[in-house]
Amino acid sequence: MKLSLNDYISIFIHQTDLSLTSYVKSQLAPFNLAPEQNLIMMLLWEKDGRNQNEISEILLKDKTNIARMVVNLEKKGFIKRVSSEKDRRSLQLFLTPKGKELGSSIIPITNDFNKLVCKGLTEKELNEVRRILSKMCENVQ
Amino acid sequence: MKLSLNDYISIFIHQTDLSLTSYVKSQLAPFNLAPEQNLIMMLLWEKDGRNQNEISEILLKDKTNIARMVVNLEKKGFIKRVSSEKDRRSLQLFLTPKGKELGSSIIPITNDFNKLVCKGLTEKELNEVRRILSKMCENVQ
DNA sequence: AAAAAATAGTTGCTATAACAACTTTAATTA
DNA sequence: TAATTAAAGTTGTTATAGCAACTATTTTTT
Repeated sequence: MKLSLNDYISIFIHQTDLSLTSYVKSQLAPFNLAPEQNLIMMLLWEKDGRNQNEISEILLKDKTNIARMVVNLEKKGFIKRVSSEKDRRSLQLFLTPKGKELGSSIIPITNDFNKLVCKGLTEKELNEVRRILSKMCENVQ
Repeated sequence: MKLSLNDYISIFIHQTDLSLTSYVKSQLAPFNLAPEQNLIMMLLWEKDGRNQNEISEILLKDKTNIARMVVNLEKKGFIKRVSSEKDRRSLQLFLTPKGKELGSSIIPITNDFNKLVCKGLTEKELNEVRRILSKMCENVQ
């Protein structure tokens, strides 16, 4: 039996991800910040001085991507990369004043975004969707 | 109140998408076919002779992406692009013998993949997750 | 029929994502 | 201690994703 595209749950999830990402991208664009760059900034607003490797482990992303994203964040003037004294291989990431200031604008936006996404959904439904998506991830581990 | 990264449902959905896509990518790699290229092939296995614009409308993707993907599919020898006689602006996509043959290998793999993703989940849960994700998409329209 | 608007596709740009191969430095082992 | 192994980051390549601006056609207006 041949399935049509919409029968594939992974395609449905992918489309959902694209919709949500596209929206958050438009919200962040005025601040010259891309969605994944924002995730790195969020980790630094929480605690700065982390190195690239820590970032890549937390975000479950390849270190090459993180390296390129932090280069861009540095070009934009939001962070500075400083060679660690303890381990000369590693680069610590520090917020610039501009980067610190950005947080006060962005954090409310991301919170509002999350509220909007969850609008009309109950806690129970949100837990349910997390549980089911987790199960799907486990299935392909 | 500051949320931690995992509290953002969109980030959770994004990670799920990456996990699933990564798995299907590894399954398709031996056939020299990438996941999104496969979606185009699936549409052509269903009915070939479609033009690029039809593909981009069905897949809800930018026409530039489709153009580049079909160029790659043509380079790989799976399809041929033929200028339409009715409308000289448009390119119709036709399967090559190699492209037709590929379908018999790939379609079972994608069906198995969908079964694996859904393993241990009930019809009710799958409908529920689709309903909730649809609601989230609506929220950001 | 001529002018304007719409459509199909392309090129250039930026961003995300992961893999392989590489350099430099640190930690481990022999 | 010297040799090996591991770790942190970088560079190159391929694929996906969307925006702006462009060419070449076709359709619609005037």
